[in-house]
Amino acid sequence: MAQTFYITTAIDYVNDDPHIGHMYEKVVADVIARHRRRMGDDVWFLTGTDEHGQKIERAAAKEGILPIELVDRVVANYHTLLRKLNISNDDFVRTTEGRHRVGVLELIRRIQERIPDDIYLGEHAGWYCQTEETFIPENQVKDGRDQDGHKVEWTTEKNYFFKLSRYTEPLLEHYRRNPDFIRPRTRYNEVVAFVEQGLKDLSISRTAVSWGIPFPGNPDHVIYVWMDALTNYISALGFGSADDDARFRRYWPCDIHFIGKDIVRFHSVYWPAFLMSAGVELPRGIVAHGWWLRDNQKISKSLGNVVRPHEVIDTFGTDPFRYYVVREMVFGQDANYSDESFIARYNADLANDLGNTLSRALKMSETYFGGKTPPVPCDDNDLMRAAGELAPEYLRAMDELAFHRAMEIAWKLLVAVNGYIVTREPWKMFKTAGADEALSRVIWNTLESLRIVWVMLAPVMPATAREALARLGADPEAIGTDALAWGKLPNGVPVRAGDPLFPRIDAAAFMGGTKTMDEPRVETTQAAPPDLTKIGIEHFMGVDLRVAEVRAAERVPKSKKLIKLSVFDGTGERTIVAGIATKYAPEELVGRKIVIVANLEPKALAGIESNGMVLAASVDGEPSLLSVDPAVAAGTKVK
RNA sequence: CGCGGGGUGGAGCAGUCUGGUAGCUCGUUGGGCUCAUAACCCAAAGGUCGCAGGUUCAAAUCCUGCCCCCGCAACCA
Repeated sequence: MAQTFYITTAIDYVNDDPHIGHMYEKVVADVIARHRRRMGDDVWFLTGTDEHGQKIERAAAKEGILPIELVDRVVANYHTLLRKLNISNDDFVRTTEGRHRVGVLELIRRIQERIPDDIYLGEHAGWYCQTEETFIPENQVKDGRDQDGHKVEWTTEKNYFFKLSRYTEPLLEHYRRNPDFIRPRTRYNEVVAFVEQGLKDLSISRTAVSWGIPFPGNPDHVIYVWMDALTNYISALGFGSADDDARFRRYWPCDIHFIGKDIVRFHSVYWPAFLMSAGVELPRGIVAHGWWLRDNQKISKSLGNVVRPHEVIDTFGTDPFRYYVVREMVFGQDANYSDESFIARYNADLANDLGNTLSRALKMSETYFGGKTPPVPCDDNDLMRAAGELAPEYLRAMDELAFHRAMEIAWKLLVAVNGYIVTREPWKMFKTAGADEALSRVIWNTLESLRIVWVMLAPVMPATAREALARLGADPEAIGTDALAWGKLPNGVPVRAGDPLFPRIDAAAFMGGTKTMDEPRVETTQAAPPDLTKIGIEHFMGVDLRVAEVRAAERVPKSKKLIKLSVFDGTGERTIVAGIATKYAPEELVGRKIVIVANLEPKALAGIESNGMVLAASVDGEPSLLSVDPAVAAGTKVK
């Protein structure tokens, strides 16, 4: 019986449309799934969406629609994306589905049954914001207000807790016994270090949220996000279902939870602890990938550098995109996306090497052998030896999830083919001796090597691989690992040159044409929004602007941007903390006359009370202090 | 001592776990070829592998210390 292989992606939170990071995760999981399938495994590939929680509840309220209406809409985008990327998932789970609810409740029931005090009602204390209806993390609260200036109150709330503290040792023991439980190694080390500090119990319910699964036996509570979301991996298999949990029994434990490096902790600490408590087997492995960056910056909405490669996919196709992300990102590390690097890869790897080599080989078959594969095969040549050496290397790389290396290996064979063609000069052979047996061997070797290259690429570029194999006269379905063996290409069957698989991209034209979509990263320079509400002069007069002289300045330790200033405002010295360290050194500030807002509420910054603020222009995010004629006395009013 | 990632020919990156002639792509220079998508092939130039110690017969790789860059966190009143 076939070995089972269960792989999951993280489920995406549906408060926003997918970006390149989401796409990457799906593509790589898909590559793994397709590869395992062709190795003969009984694969189950799950992805899905996380749809509960306050953010969605609020976003829906804002639009005046029900939460479920909102998530239905965004989920539709995810389905479109999966189709567009040619993802071969076997199932798609939504946390709003009945089967998921059943699974979550069953997990809690088993915990309560096995170890009753693992879940207990306790008190959660923290800063609560009435306006936002949520607890605000300690570090976001300053002077009784949150970051948006809303009042917060120290509140205690009854919450259900999970006795995570009890699992510190069992988890460490599990990590020690299974060094491959978390990959890559750096993530493993990180988790172990975290757990070694000791674990605190985990709050697993909320009363302020209603969009979620009601806590069993206490409908005032809703099950908190992570306990809800993580359970998707088993609920989707029918865990807890009275009539059908066959799939759970067949595929669990999971072989790979494929996730981003930012949620490693939840998957490698909380999730296994829940399962231990419930007496469910632990997943076999957690694999964390890196992030896609844009020009070395994290992709974020506020930076305006979100890469949504729909344009790229629509213009150049799904498979080139899949190849790009798989080839460009060293597995586990962060990688940079740019249109330039996409085009460079596309032209160099896909157009020049992969596509062009296929074209030249097929064209020669057409011309020399009447559009058919040559009549005579060959089982003793350099290409055969190269393929024989590279195939096991390729499989090892795939097995180690080193996809960039697997692609490199496929390209080695491709480069060997190009070299082989030039060395043999089949066009000369044809001129001097015609389509004889020697020429037949040369062309057949060429085609056969390309067939093997395409078998290697099949998990990454499934659609194009089918096409290429068909053109070569090979069986498009024969992409199993046995198809990596030499000698499978039949003789005398039709080939088809066709149009180029990957037409070259005119980089200059493309970049020129898309310049605008590449631009909007400059928004750190704030031109005043034109529709800013006009204010009366009395509002402005309420601001006490004064000239002040800097008497002392020093950097605030541990901060990147803060400088602590002691300024003389005409009547006395006051402390102002200003975020100008990226541009100014403390020494150059002393003695300088600046403009300050003198009647601002005090505010603690990095633990130092700041009384007022300094005025500066913001140029590309860098401050530029307002200068004042040195002759003007400190304390002079500015208006 | 908050957490983490990185510093390898002009550019972008592998290689570091499991020490043993430093590799790939792009670019540059010279040559070849004309089957092919102005693609392909060969050759050359170009590297103190951040710095300093240490271990070793041998260090990009292991150990110690330091410098610099980038994320996160904190933070721009």
